[in-house]
Amino acid sequence: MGRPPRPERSGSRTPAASPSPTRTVDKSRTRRALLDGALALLADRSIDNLAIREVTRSAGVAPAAFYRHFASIDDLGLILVDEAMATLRQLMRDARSDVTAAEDLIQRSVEVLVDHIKAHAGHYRFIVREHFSAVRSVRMAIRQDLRLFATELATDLARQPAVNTWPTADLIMLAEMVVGLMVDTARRLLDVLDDAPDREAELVHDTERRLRYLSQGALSWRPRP
Amino acid sequence: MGRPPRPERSGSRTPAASPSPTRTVDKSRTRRALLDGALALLADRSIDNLAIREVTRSAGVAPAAFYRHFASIDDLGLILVDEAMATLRQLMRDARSDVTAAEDLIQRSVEVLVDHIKAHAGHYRFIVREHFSAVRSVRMAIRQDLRLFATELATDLARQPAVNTWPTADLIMLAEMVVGLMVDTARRLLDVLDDAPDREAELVHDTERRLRYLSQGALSWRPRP
DNA sequence: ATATCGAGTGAACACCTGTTCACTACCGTA
DNA sequence: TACGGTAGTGAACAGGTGTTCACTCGATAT
Repeated sequence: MGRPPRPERSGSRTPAASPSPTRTVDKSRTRRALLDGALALLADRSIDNLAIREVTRSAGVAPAAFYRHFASIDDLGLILVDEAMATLRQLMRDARSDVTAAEDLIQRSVEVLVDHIKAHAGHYRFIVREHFSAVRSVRMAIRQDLRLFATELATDLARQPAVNTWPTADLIMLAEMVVGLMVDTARRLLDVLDDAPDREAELVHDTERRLRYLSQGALSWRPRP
Repeated sequence: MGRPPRPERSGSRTPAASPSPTRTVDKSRTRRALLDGALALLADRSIDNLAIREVTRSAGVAPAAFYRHFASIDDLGLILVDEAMATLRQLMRDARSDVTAAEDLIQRSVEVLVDHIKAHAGHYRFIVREHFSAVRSVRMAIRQDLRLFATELATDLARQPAVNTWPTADLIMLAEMVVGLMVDTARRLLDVLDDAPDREAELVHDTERRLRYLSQGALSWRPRP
């Protein structure tokens, strides 16, 4: 998604290239403040209504400073997509080491997902809302990354005995339906959280049932129709 | 959803109540222009970035005229939700009389859905995008109406032999998953239409397969877990 | 010690916004 | 034919917006 080639701490080499270590640290500090401020504002605003001045105000810098870091709001949005997607991949890494050992695989999966959504509500809210964004570039980026995410999930699914003989296309279809369920769960959970928190358990239960339905559906599915 | 009690042509009675027939016709004409203009603008804007002045400009009236018809953009948005949902229910009426007679029920269902989305792209785009709207009242209205729609669909599903012994909760779960598939299909189709029209057939095929998966999943699902 | 670089500043620009106000002009009624 | 109600007007208000500009001023490199 065109993430810039993070300078960071690139060893003691490159003497003439990067300006200096502490200088770039300072720079990345306001950059971070801008990104965090933007994400905070996006909790109840959509990105095509996010004003540059709001973001700089929320980060405590002058409006013009924005342009030292991003070319436009869309540009900043693409970075947020990258970061939110990194969070999603983090979820899958957590799940891999955790879920396979669990007794009830589905129940544990949903539990991990719900905990992750709660712990990174900002990122999930952003993905869920801008999934249908009016800002084309952001919408496209999220869609592409979610597709990629689904193919990664497909390779994980392939380890399950019920489906390990399926052709790739069928695996991906199932994985995409599972990703759709994840996104839908995030959407519903985020609404329940700040609206009717007592319904959380109900939502968790329903999500488990849906995931079970998708999972057991594999038993009566004959690939390659 | 609190639709106002349309005066329209209420017969020759109510002499002192409504102002007059042609007067209200004129009024509803600009009202319609405002709604249509708003919907057109919402093709590439989200509703929390829709300006009253844009709407009135697009409808060819002065800004202040807006307030003769709506209290706010949110208010107008709720009317649009009602109208878009009426379109969705129209889809289901079309499908009922058409699909049951078809040879391949699933293929025909998807065909009807796709045709309907194409014919009412504005409404579907609106529902799909504002489904996750940053405008709370609109988001809630769409969600509630979609839930209602799913329960209606559930009563239709109940006629299918594979599921007609299921408890209501299971039927509703399946119906909600089908509605989710419909919304997702609308989202993907609308993007494909103005982005890579040659991929439409591929999308249709994939949607059919997903619907088949959900449908055949019923065979290995044991209700009341 | 001095020169250079660049992140951040604050003012200024022209523009767009929501909302209010007194007003006009017309239609239906009496 | 005169009257009352009201949809639509256009101007005005106080804001908020994106973007550019010359500038500061501290840290880095020589």
